Amino acid sequence: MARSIGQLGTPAQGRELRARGRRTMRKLLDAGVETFAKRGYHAARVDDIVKRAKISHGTFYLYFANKEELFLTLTQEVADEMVGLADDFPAIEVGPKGYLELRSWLTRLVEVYERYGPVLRAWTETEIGASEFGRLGTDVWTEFSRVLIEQIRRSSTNDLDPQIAALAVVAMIERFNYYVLARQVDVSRDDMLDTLASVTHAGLFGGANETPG
Amino acid sequence: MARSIGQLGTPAQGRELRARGRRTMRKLLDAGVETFAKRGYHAARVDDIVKRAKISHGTFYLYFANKEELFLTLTQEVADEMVGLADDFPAIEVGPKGYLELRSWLTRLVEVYERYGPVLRAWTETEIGASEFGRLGTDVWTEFSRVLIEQIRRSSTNDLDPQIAALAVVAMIERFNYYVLARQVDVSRDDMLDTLASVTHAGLFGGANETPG
Amino acid sequence: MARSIGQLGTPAQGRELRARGRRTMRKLLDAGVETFAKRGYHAARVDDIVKRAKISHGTFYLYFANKEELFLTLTQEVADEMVGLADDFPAIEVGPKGYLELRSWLTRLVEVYERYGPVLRAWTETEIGASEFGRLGTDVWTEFSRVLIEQIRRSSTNDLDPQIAALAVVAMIERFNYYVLARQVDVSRDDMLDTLASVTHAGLFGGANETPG
Amino acid sequence: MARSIGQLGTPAQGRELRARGRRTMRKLLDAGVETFAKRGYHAARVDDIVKRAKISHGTFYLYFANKEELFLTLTQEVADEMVGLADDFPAIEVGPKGYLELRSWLTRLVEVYERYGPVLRAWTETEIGASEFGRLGTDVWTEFSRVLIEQIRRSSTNDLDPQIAALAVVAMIERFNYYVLARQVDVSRDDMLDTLASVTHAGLFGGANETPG
DNA sequence: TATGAATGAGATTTCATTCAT
DNA sequence: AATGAATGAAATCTCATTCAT
Repeated sequence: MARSIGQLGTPAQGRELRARGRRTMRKLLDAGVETFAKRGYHAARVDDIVKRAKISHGTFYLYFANKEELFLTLTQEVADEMVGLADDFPAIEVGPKGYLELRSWLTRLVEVYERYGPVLRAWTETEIGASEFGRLGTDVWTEFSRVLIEQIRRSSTNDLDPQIAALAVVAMIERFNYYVLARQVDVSRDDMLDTLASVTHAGLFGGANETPG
Repeated sequence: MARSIGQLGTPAQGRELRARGRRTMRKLLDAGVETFAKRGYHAARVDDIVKRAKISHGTFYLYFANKEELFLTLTQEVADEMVGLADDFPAIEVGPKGYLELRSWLTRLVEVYERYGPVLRAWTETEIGASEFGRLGTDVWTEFSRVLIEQIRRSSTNDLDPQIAALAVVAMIERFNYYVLARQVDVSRDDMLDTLASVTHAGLFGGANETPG
Repeated sequence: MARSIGQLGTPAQGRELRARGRRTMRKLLDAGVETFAKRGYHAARVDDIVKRAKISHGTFYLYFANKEELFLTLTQEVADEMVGLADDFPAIEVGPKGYLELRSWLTRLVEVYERYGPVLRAWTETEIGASEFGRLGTDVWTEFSRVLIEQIRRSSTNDLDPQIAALAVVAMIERFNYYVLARQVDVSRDDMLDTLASVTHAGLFGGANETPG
Repeated sequence: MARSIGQLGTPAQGRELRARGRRTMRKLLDAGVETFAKRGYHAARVDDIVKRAKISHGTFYLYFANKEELFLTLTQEVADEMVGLADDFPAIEVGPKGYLELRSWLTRLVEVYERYGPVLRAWTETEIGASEFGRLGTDVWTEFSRVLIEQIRRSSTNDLDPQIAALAVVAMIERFNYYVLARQVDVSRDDMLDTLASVTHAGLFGGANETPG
């Protein structure tokens, strides 16, 4: 496809950005998340993004080579948050203390999901397993699961394959968040957290399904 | 657009189809599923579908007004299967018998997912709650959950909100299937079923995490 | 930059073309030459080409991935003609017979140049030595010179390095044609051929500058 | 556009330039030649030029209204050199003395070409005969040829049309230089000069193909 | 019933030029 | 005198849909 070799606007990943430039970039990233949230990754047009960011069309390409690259940048941001979160995963006890710790960790996860959900979901849209894209996506959840696996191995009373069990739970959390955020189901945030914590605690850590009240 | 659902009104559905026509239509529907699987709904182009079906471009429009209508037709097919499946959901006991019944029901669900997963996933991509589309998608899972809710209400020993619990489980099942089918995780089908059954049984029906062996 | 993988219109190099398709392709190639002639390669827009070919914009991309690919196809055509021509280069004698044979061979060369001059000139515009482009360009003239070198080696009475001498002549022929065709100088075709033949005959093959009349 | 040639009226040419300004301008002109050399006139972007000059984008427009004006400034520089060179063209004798004088004059021409070749070549790219541009280009070579014509008329022993003969030689010189500079052929500078001098001397001035050695 | 070819609206991308500091 | 950022017009390219055979 042989695009011309010298690129005009070196998408600003490389160059040093002044305050104004950083502000513009932030505006574009935020507009990106919002647009992906509203239309999904594929349906989102660069035009939607720049309109939302109140930025001219040409400026977009000063910062990103294309929509995919903006997405990849967002991806890095989530990955960082997620890995940090996974590192903080506590040892879960069977009793009420374990339940509460689990719940409060899940709260943080839901917060990340609330901010970056559209980005996380976008991976689903994409051709699977193929691109840099897919690989990156896997990595986030994999790293995430890795930690869970350790915990389950230590805490769990049942004899499930820890890897599979962790995956199942991550899947549930992700999907459930999706349903709630996508308003396909109407549930308060607290109720969601109670349920997530409870099911996870009971299903994986041998907890006794203690819910508040 | 905006055709009634019952009578989709796709070009070829008003007409009587001869054997050859039916074969062509089947080829297109199958190619549709495969293409959605590979690229996702939005990224799938009519051109991809016809190439895969080894059908000429023009012929496509003899059978479907556009990509969406092909999708809607597939949707009908899944919906039929899913509702049938939901109707067959058994009462789940706490003991090993309950576990086995749950597992064998999940087996059938996984089979449906293996065939129609891409179609089920496609809803996710679409702007949510908006289209005829989204509504239909919701309906399948809602109907599906409705039955689960009943069962949980009857069987569950814990005091979770049955609606939320059902949703969490459906979410897990769907997502887990997705991971496995997308080969983002390498797990045998039997292991997957063991885990799904076990986690669900323990997490929702008070089962004791009995796994075979 | 990471275009989608499945291409819509496989630029028609591969596919079998029916009569109509071949006609359209020919129209595009011809319009290409004319447009390059008028505006030069770089200044030529795809839009100019399709307008001249009276073809819709989209159709262009059914046949060529972009302007460069159309150019490359033309390039193949010239290369074929030029190599054929080089193979026919006669042994040049010192006397009038040699002059006439040289002149008639040059006539054929000028005809090729009249048809494909714009394509030959376009190489000049392009980044030099770098692209597939440049290499291809070199090859045509190189192959061309190779044959001349042989002839000069056999016929020439002087002790010039044959390679350099051949190159100098090819250069002169090419450039002179360019001036004449570009109407930067007003000379009849016959006068041009007389001069080319005469200067070449004298300068390289030891001829006595015999011109008719 | 359409500024008078004598007073180019480029932003910085009306102003008095301090040492720093002159340095910046020189950097831009040099970067211009290099960029035209590398990409050709049309493909060269203002961005390429400023990057090479290590000058900011905005600064360019402090000195030149656009790319064309930078080019026109360069053009003035070459034109001056070339006209001076043409004025110095010596009368060429048939014998060795003529050969040597011709050769040493060609040496100077090649030096100019080495410095400004890209600028000279750029004319070729442009739509011919049309712009202020093209006219200027023609003028350089025309003035140049005019002198040669005089010399050939005086010196030549053959009965070629002097105008055509002169043109042919100019063409050869220009083209040959191009090939060599473009490294499409690998020849030492001395060999190139020997050949150019020899072919020209023999082909046009009745020389006896004397080469050193 | 089927096909290859053509279309054109809309999306993406480039880049000369202007602006604010 | 210089700069980084922004702009928008114009070009490229894609692809759902229609057409003629």
